[in-house]
Amino acid sequence: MDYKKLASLLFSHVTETPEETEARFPRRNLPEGAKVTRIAPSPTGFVHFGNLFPALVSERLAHQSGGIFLLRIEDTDEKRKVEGAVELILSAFRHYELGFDEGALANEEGFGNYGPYYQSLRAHVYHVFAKQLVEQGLAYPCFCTHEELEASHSAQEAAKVTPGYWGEWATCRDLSLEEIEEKLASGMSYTLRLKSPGKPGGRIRFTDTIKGDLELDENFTDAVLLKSDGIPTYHFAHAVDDHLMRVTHVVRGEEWLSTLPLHVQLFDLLGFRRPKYVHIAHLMKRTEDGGKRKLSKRHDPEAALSFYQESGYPVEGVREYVMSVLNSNFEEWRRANPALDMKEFPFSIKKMSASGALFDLNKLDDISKNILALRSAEEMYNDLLAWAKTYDAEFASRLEQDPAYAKAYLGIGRGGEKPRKDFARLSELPQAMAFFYDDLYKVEDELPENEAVRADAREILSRYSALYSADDDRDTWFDKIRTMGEEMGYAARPKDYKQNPDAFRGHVGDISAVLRLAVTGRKNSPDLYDVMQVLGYERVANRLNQDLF
RNA sequence: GGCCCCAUGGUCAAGCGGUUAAGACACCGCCCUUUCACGGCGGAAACGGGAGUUCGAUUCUCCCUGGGGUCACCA
Repeated sequence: MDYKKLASLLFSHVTETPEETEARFPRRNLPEGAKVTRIAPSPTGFVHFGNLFPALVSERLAHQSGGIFLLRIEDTDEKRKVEGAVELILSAFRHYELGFDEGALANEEGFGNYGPYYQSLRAHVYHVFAKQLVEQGLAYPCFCTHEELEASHSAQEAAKVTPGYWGEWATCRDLSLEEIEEKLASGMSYTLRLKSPGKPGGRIRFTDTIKGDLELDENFTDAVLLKSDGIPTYHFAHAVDDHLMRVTHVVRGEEWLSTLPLHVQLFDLLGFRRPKYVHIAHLMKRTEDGGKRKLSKRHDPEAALSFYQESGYPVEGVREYVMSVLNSNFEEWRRANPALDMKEFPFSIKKMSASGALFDLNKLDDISKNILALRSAEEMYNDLLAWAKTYDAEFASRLEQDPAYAKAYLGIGRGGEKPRKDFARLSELPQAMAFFYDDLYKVEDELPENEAVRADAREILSRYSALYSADDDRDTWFDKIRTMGEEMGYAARPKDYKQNPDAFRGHVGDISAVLRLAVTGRKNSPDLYDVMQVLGYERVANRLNQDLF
């Protein structure tokens, strides 16, 4: 077989040599030890929460070492392409502060010297190397139809042999040049397959950065390199792109472990130096029956990255949660360095777990609560407003209508040694703060169980409303409540009541409970004095004077 | 099913041949407290099973079991 002739037959349009192509993607001039990483999503219109893991690992690895973090769009599958998907990807990564040094932009080839960063725009590059493989007798056209492939696949299953295009099943492998010319002339479409030098039973050794030493079956199937439309499969594109873009560390999910033998083989056959692989374990989700599975786009709302933005989880909360799963010593570091930027944390591949973690919403909530608790009222207002503008326009307009008022109630319990930690996500705020607005205020809880208190509720309100004054400081404010309670037969201290319940109708806490219910409509609230201060005299007086109980 | 990965409390996990087997989240109790939240103290809770190596295995090896992944002209 004259491979040269076959190659020029198949790739007459390719004028560049591999050497020339290599020259267009020169070795990067980076400091010693600098890592080049990439994140390579498919524009499917859905950004998975799990994408954050390899992304954060890649970003940290690159930027911690003075290297390059790039974005490449793997849009080689026409069927899965979705309009606007790249914008979605871009905005998601921007939101989570994963800044790219080069890569794709929406509707553009991208920025940087190793583009284009859309695989669909790189066909000519892949063809250079495809042609080279054909010339070397390492790739050949395959004219098999889907039906034929399916048939041989089921035959293989019936015969219990490894499925795939290999051995006697690789019917196009040894086509003569004449046969190929004939088929081409008749207009048959074809894929370009690798002529794998691997043998069944062969083994390869490999070291993964996380998993360690692996011994895997050698690839011996003739995988498709170029689809019939001339666009490469993931495998071929991965080898060519990651080599040409001079990527040093390929960070991806462990589902790629099974195709690693093919990838390694491609790098070797193409004469490329193998990158380091970092296969990270999947984030799992507990199932109803107690098992585990991958977080699923179909079944789990939290699988979508957009879920966290909609919920109003703080960006740092999500980032820190992901980091704490990635490097378990992160939490310890964070406690020791509460004020440092997360980027100061010495992230380490070695600390990454080889096993898949179960998604833990509790943990995320805890981390988020701690972060939101440290926000100032001003910061909280800004965050909340930004969130509400896209997810709760009604609330946003309330915030904008009276920013000072909003900041006042957002400031309750903030600052100081023990800030309140009651919110994990911003989406909890509109509901929690509703009672600060008269039109949203309503009594939604019940009076205390205590019969005497229920009977006295009306009187408590009317007596207190006569005593209430705008300029009471915290102590006089509470003195009034306590004294009033005592006059009505309520213990000044809950302890006194507990020790001798028969001597009192209730205790000062019960008085507060009634007032709290009238003022906030709820049985639980932040500090009542603070709340009343923020609400202001008029609102409070109105609520106290309602005909409530 | 073949191949591969994984395996310490409910969850995330320290540990890397000898430990009373850390810590965090969640849970429970007590304290603080006019409610809630916070905070403090305490509690329950783990090395999947079996061989082997060794004076000694959570730690090393093998087998089993269990969980997960993958077997496309999808990535």
